[in-house]
Amino acid sequence: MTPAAPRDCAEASSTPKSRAPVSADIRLLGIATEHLARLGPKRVTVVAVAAEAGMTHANVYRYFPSKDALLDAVAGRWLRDVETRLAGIADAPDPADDKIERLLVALAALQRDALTSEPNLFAVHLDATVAARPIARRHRVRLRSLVERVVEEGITSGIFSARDRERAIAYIFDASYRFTHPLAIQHDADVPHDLIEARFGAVIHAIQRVLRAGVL
Amino acid sequence: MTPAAPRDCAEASSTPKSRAPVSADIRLLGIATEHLARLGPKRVTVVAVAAEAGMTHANVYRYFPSKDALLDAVAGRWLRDVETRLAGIADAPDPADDKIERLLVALAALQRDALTSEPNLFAVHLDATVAARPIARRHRVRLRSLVERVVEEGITSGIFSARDRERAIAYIFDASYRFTHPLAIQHDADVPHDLIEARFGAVIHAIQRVLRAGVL
DNA sequence: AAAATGACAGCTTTCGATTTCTGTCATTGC
DNA sequence: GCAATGACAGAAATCGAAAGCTGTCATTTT
Repeated sequence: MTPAAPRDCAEASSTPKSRAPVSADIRLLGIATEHLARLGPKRVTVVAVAAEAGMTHANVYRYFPSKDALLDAVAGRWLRDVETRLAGIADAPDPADDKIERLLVALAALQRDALTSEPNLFAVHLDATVAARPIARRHRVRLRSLVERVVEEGITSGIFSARDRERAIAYIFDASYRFTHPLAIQHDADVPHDLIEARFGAVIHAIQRVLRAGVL
Repeated sequence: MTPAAPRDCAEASSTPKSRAPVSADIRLLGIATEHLARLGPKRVTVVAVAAEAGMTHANVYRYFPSKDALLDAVAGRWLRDVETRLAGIADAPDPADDKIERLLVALAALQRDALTSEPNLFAVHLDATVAARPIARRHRVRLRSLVERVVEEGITSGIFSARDRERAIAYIFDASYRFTHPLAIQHDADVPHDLIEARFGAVIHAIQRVLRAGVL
């Protein structure tokens, strides 16, 4: 069962260029994504991923420096997708306070969705976050710059009146930590959504008030 | 080394009543506390605790229904101590907004101290919290009532003007989660204290403003 | 009757041996 | 010269057997 011969597979033949225009690293990423979803990070093996890609496991190391780097790359692709969606919110022509709300709500919702629909992917994300691995640090930096943009815009448009932008940004992340940090999201995975949303709503409302009042 | 014969021990002889006025359950609790600190929850054994108390392990089950219950009782004693210190703050004749600040700061500090000086005790506390075991739920209830008292007092004294008390209390816990929840405290165990305190200060300041403004 | 015990079943941990996996490298094929 | 490989060392997972621990209970002790 689960034959190891991918030769006659519909999407890729044994010769790399024949039908699939995807480069080897992207193909490996796709296979690793599927293995991760099915087996979890612990049971994913470089050997099996390589075999499904029709190559020796040694060759995988030409594209990814380690198994962890491969799994982080899988998570990284999802994180990029999350950031893209959030950027859509941050770039919309809405008032800054609305955008902060939508940004935080979306960040929480996307992660909750991942936790339920792709628990293994979420586990890698969580692990990378807790261990502060590069993939997570870079995600944080980009998240921060999204929030920064909105805060900046809020200040110049007069909606927000924070004195210290850095302080304001840190405050936004700290105050919303309860509902946006992967650790917290996993912790109340089985708390009813509407209960969470009600409480998150109160916190967001408070954040907006504080930013408008410029108490930082 | 570490002889297993507690007979000639200075604090307790083989006959329970001779010199030590502590009841058997308290003595077990003390021994378990020391074992936990030294070995960690995983390596504590009911057999060893019983042996040091001069009884058979089966007899321990007369006083504690399970090993986990014994360890939770050890953590529970510490939690009670924390609550007592916090009650001292809540009962002081200070303005309610000051008391909220001192309460939250003390809650964070006591846990950070425990994390460094009694990591195994903290581990049990954290585990009980994440698993929502009775010991942690009861602690949460008592913490909540402390905060409730202060909020109540703030409202009647006119310092706070929250409409919905329940909502205000939930908000306080949610907004301070980043700095008071054991999960978060463990997560940034190695972040410099002064950095944490600066950011916590901003969050507390915001909480006070929100409570005074009565935005909830 | 209350306190404690020995003996026991079942589960978990430990340990050592074996297999599998990760990561490296010299070499081959194109 | 780039892509890929086979072979290898060291680390880690796996497995089965042995040991230890948890929790229960009938019985003994006081």
